[in-house]
Amino acid sequence: MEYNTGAPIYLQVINELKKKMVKGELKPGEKMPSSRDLAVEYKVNQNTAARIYREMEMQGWCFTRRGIGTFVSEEENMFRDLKKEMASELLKNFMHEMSGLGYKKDDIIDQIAEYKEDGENDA
Amino acid sequence: MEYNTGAPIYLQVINELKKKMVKGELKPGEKMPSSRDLAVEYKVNQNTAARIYREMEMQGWCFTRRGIGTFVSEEENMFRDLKKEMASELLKNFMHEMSGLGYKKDDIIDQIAEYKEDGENDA
DNA sequence: ACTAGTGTACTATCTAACTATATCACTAGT
DNA sequence: ACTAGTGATATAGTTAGATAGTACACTAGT
Repeated sequence: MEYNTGAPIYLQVINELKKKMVKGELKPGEKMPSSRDLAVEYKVNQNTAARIYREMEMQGWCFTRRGIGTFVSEEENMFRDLKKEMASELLKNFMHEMSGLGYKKDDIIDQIAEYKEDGENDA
Repeated sequence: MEYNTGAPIYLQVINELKKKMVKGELKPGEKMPSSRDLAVEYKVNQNTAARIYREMEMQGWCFTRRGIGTFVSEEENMFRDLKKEMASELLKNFMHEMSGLGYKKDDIIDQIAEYKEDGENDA
C-alpha cells in the first residue's frame, strides 16, 4: 500500500479496511488480522495498528474480544447502507471539486464516459 | 473556509488558490493578497501564509517581487493545461475509489445524472 | 500450570504542521 | 530621509501523528 499526501496513515488504512468490509472481502463476524499482523501487513507500528482498530470499533465497524481478536461487525445491513453513504460522500466531494474547477454536470458525465480505467484486469 | 480531515492546512489553501487561478478568479499577472492579508483571510499564521506562497512559487503558480508582492503567473496557457490536469486527477481518484467500492462505470454515470447539487445558487 | 496469541497500556523519541512573535530587507510614495 | 507595505527569516513552543520498545492482562489449547 502506498501512503498519499499528508493524510494520516491510520486514516488511510481505516479507509482501506472499510472498503474491504463494504465490498464483502471482509465478511460480517469474520476475524480480522491481529493488531500485530496488521502492523506487519501495512508496515505500520503496533500502536498505530491498535489505534486503527480502536477507532473503527468506536465507529461500530468492528468489535473486540480481549485475548481473542478483533472481528468484523455482524450487522450485515449496516454495510449495505454504509456503502451507499461512502459512495454518496465520494460523489458529493467529487462534484464539488469539479464544480469548483468550473465544470458542469454534462461535461463531467462526458469525461467519465470517455474514461479508460488503467487497472482493467483485476475483476 | 473549513479545514478538513488530517490534510495540512497549507496544502488545502494552496489547492483553493490553484482553483481560483484555474477558474480565472485570479488572473495571470494579478497581484495576490500580501502574505499578511492572506494569513488573516484564511485565519492562518503569517509563516504558514509565507509557506503557501513559497511552495506555489516553486511549482510555478506565481512569482514574487520582494518588497512589492506576490503575483499570479503570467503564463496563461499553463492554467488551461493545469485545469485539465487537475480535473483528470480528480476524475482518476474518484473512479479509483468508486471502483474500490465495487461500482461500475455505468452505475457511476447514473448516480451523477441523478445528482442534485446542494449549492445551486451561487453561479 | 504452562504457553502462545491476543488486546491493551505506558514511556520515550522523532518529525511535521502550526502558531506566536519579532526582526530584517526591499520597494514605492511622500 | 522618512514611512508604510511588502517579502524573508529566525527562534521558540504546541500539537498530532508515527515509531520503538516494553510490559501487562486476558483467552484458548495443551
